[in-house]
Amino acid sequence: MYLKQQKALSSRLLAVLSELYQIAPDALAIEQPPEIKFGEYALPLAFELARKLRKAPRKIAEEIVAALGPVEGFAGFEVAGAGYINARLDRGAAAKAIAVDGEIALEGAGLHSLVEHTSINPNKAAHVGHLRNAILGDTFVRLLRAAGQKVDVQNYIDNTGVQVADIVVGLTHLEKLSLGDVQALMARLALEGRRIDYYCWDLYARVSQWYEADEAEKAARKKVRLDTLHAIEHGGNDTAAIAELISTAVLRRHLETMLRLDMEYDLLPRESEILHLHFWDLAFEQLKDKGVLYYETEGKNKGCWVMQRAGRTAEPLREEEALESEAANNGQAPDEDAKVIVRSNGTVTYVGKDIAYHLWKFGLLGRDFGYRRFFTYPDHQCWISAESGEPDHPNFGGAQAIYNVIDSRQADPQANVIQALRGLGYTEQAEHYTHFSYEMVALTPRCALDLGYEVSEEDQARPYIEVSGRKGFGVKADDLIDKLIEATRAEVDQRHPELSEEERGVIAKEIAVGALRYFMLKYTRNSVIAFDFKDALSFEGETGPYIQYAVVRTRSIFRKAETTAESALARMTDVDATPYLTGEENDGIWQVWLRAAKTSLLLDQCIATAEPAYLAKHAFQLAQEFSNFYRKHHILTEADPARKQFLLATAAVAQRELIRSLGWLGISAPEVM
RNA sequence: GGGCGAGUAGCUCAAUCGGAUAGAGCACCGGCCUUCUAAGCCGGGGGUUGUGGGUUCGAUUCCCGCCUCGCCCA
Repeated sequence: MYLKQQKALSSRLLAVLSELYQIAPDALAIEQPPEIKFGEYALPLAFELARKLRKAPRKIAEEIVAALGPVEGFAGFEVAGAGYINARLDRGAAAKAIAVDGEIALEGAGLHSLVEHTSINPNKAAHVGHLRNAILGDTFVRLLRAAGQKVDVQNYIDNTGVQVADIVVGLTHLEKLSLGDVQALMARLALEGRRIDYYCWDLYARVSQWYEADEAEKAARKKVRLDTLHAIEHGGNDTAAIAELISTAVLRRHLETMLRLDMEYDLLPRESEILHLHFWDLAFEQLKDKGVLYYETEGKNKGCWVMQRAGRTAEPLREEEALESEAANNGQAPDEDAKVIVRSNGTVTYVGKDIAYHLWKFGLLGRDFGYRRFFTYPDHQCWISAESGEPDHPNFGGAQAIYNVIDSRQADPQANVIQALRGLGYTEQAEHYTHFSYEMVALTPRCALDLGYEVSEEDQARPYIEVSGRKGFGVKADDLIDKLIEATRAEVDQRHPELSEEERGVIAKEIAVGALRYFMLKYTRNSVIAFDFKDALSFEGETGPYIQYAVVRTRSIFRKAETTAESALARMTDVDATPYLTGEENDGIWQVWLRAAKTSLLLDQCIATAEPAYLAKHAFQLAQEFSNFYRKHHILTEADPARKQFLLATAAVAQRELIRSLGWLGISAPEVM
């Protein structure tokens, strides 16, 4: 409703501007007033026009208001302050519309997009940083789907990289295991109910130390690492077989961990196939043909295929810049800042392989993966890349828009890939390539000490300490989830001894997931999360459980009223809500309706800015306004039957929008809690 | 050395394209459970938005300098 009325207002205003001043701006700024007494929409446009028209803003605002006339759904317009135009909705009519209208209807419906998230190196357990990535990605997928887009969810697996090589070195050189021994080890771990990813967590930390431990052996050990990496990349040997075995087992564990938080994937593209299916060769041809890559014959990058770095535009430099640059470069000197794509020894860098992979994502490579079934969810299938796959598989790749959920440290390589696409002439694709960047999750020094890690004095003085898989320093995802469930379970046991063991377990899990997902979503993306158990295990205030609790309250009302939210909304057609919504004394109730009406607007904003935190905030604010309303207006004891109907509808609309918003955040609302 | 991000209440964070009295949560203090679930509600204190300039009707927001922290590249 809110978005629809905003558009109606906008188009009426454009007509008025054209009529009065013969101007046609591209877009009008429509704001939400800071206080309800200013109405529902605020228009600062008179300020902008003041200079152009050489008139006082207030005068312009008055002229516009006079020319507006009645607009359907609006109660009126007024000039406020130095020249704001405030628009007021007809509250009664709005409430009726909100009751029947779920809205949405956003641009971009039908678009085929691809979201890549999680992408954990399959060599150790997932930690809190990975959780932030996956929760952000999964939530964004839900948002895009809510807006009507067709979304493929991909989890890229670097199964032939240096991190997997490190684990293989650990198994073969520290543990001195053969391929057969590794198989036996995995069987034993499974039998003992131990998690392979946890085993690797410790082993990875040990290997990282082992490389550095002995100064005399350092070079030899680094060579072991490199040889192992090459053997894995090459494939067809025991080393590669061990890597395949262990990385696949760890990958399965990651999928299980993420499934605990209701996250599913459609496809797991792996680096091994990108290598073995020679994606790079095709990309290399395109890049050479279009002159994106050139062979450097001078300087430190001599013998490499390099690419001009993003930010260095091909546009001509301004004269003084050109002169300066020429002087500095002494005429013909090579671009030392260029990004190396193929090293002088012929190996391809990570960015090179990534360019090839992204050409595939947009359907521009001219080659496809094979696909095999890998992991079965209750209601759908997750596929994995393969050299030769099963004949019948869904189509992947060829997306119109892509989103890569990758932390902000990868901004530079991501920019290079976009630059390459642009250089190849794929401008449209480059425009629809979003590096969905986010900051890391770090631990507070307090948290690190609590976990028993040694923390230097220097680190203790910092606000946060970066998580490091290499040092085995961090909070494992499953440990955190276990801890959360334990805490919610204790609370549910105490509050609902009448429920069965199983019921209490389900509720505890729902609350734990709600707490964790909300915790990761309430921060905007470029804010570092300094993780602390105290905050993450909190169920009060701005948390998931607070919002879930508001829904539980509405459920309880409808149970006792022996009706449903749906029927309460359906009956709104017979209720004249105007008397219950008009006047300052009813602003609180109107706030609930108004906030509820904004869900689609928030969905739109979240997608446009790739920022799920706004929706998290919206759900919290709606829950707050409902809680306020709940305390103030006792529904079940309301004597006036018409007013009671209206109050029930208020609870119903709050419930509908809370459940919807929570659903997009990947959070369910229990029946009781 | 170059690039990116950040600096807002005691703490953790918001603040839409530059907009009306800079808002939440936590913590602290004081109230509210014989009425729909107190994982809640109400009230209170708490701010030179790192710093110095500039742009203008108006700056947490934009521009320039400086300081501090983090990350990336070399």
